[in-house]
Amino acid sequence: MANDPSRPRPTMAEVARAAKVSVMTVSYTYAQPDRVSEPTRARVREAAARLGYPGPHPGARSLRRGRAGSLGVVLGEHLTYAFEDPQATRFLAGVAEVCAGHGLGLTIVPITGAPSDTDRVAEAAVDGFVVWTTSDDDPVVPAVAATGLPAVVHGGPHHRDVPFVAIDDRAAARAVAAEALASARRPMVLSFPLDRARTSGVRTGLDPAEATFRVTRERLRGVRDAWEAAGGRWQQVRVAVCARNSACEADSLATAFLAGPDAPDAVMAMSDELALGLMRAAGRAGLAVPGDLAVTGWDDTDAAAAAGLTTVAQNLRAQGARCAQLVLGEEATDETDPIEWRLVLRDSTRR
Amino acid sequence: MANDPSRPRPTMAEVARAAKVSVMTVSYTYAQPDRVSEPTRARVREAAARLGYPGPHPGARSLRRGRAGSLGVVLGEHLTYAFEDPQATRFLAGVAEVCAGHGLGLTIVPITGAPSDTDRVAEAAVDGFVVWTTSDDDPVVPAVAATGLPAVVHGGPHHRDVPFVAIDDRAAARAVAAEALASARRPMVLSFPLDRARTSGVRTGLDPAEATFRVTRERLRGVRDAWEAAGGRWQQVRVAVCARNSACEADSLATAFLAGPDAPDAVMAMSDELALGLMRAAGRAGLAVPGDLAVTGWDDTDAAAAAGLTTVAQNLRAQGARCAQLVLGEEATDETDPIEWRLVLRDSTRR
DNA sequence: CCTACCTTGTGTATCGTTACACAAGCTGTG
DNA sequence: CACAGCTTGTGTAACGATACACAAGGTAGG
Repeated sequence: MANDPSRPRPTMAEVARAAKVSVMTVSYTYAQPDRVSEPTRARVREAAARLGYPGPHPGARSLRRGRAGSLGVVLGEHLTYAFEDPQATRFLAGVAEVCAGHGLGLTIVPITGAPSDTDRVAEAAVDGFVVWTTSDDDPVVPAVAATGLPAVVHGGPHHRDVPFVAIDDRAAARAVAAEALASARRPMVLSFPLDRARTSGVRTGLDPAEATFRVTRERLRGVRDAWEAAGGRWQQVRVAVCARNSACEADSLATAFLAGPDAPDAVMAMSDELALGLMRAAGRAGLAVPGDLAVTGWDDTDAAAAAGLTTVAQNLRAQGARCAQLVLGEEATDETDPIEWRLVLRDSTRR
Repeated sequence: MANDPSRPRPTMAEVARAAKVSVMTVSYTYAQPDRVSEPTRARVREAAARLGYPGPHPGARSLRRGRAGSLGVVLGEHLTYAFEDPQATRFLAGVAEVCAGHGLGLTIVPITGAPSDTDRVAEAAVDGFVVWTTSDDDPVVPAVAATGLPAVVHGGPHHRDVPFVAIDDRAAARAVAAEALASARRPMVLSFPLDRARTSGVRTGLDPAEATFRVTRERLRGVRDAWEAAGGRWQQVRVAVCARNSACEADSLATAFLAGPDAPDAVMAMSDELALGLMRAAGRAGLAVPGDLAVTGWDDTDAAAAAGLTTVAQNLRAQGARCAQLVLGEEATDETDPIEWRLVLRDSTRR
């Protein structure tokens, strides 16, 4: 496509022959230029240019050297959604930053939900893995562990052989829920999916333990803690589950339950995106926030700040960077701890 | 980290010895299981499990097979920003979709702006490249062409050896600018950066040819076409250049020029993100849209629809998919042409 | 003038796999 | 029963590069 496809890629041996030097001299010209005298180096470069030699074959080099030159990122989601979830992209930006610092590429391992996903993990030419939040029963986590390469899981699940990075979601949920539910009588949670099936809908009396996504589970537990501490019964808390982390989906789900006879007066959303979708629906339904409806989000995005949303601040980008550093065996350089969180009080809730 | 790091990765030969079969039998067990009888296959799998053999070494396999198993994406930006630019992520989602369909990984080539970036391209273990919009003088494009691998450039620049995918930005800009500028007296463009230096600021009498980003250049030309067709002089059109495609930056830049003595009464923004940032600033300044200020965007995102923004609709995701298909030599499967565009009229402009 | 040392170029073995050709055993058929 | 044809297992030779050890020549110091 780019060049004449009929002519195969030249090899180092051909360049060596053309430059009348040994193969090793060509190799050194690329890998350790100082090892080669100026005139010889020039002759090699000239021959390489003449033959259209693009430099050492990356596959051969990495086989011989024993390093792949890339960090693998496994997204527990279909590849496509990874780039559409704003939380995932913030996290990836952090991973990317560290990779760039090491001159490494970033290989996104394509996950489709098919059984062959575990093969993809085994086949990935990488030096280590970062796993983005997935469900406890996702087979890619054992597959990652089985490669024997350094790995880190972010968000969940725990695996005995793989280090883990996440904030204390339960404690944070408890704190933010206390704000949302302060004077609530009809509380509700706007939740991430419970499991990989990603069934959406409104549930009552849901046992948090049902959720196989650790993040979802812990946050539900945190809400339960807060509600029960305020003297409520968990049975009273409805959980509206979104299949995806998108404002759009929260909007349509909320449009339905806000119109119902038993509309909530407080909603704790698991992300700012979901919260903002809900607020859009509330606006259309003529409900005032926080007057008719207290709302909280999660992540403290720019949009949340603009909308005056009470939320949990966490730095996903720093968490991504930390994961990559752990995989690469690099010392942490941040002054702030990436797994800290902080409650941000704004106008969408009010005591 | 994941396993005992002291014990090196077992090889196929060791598994073969343990299972008392030849190396080839082990290889076939993984690559073509049907080629091996059931009992033998079981013996091999058992030996592999016992030794902790994670399957064929990806590097060795790809060297031998001549395929890397991954598609390279080159982002003309520092890696970190790629995931923060909503346009880039939409595009990437399209590329990712096609990769997943082929069982390929997606390798993001880290670009930092340093001269060594071209080495990264040469060293990437990939089967082809997709280049996301960059400037005409970016050395990564020649570097990609030099690899001899199939490649496609999206958005710009043109390179003689590399196929090119983009919409007719000039024509689209002409169309949308005609709406924005219909009854304008103090027109303005809210622009992407002109070149890789990404200098921000307000310019007058800017020659579009100065812009080395093709997308920026063509859209400026389209605006000039429209304004001159309406009898104006290009000198009258101010160009506010943002360093990044973010609402936040548009907001702060707009806050300054909307407060000036010569505030614009029509602004054509090069993305919905920029337009929405501007509208936020306009709202704070007490300006009515379109009463005091006509605004147009670009891309037709959900947020633009929600905000009633006149915009140019294009499908970046489909364009990403098409790029990947071209690189992989796959026939296009979409019924709609990914490089079509459409003017979407909403309330932010009015004749 | 001889030895030690640095610079620079050269073979050879090897990284871990798979393509290919071949051989042995078994089945079925005319 | 001979022979074709399928199944299943086995060696050998690459794929394209680099680590390592070594050799030849130059130079500097005693």
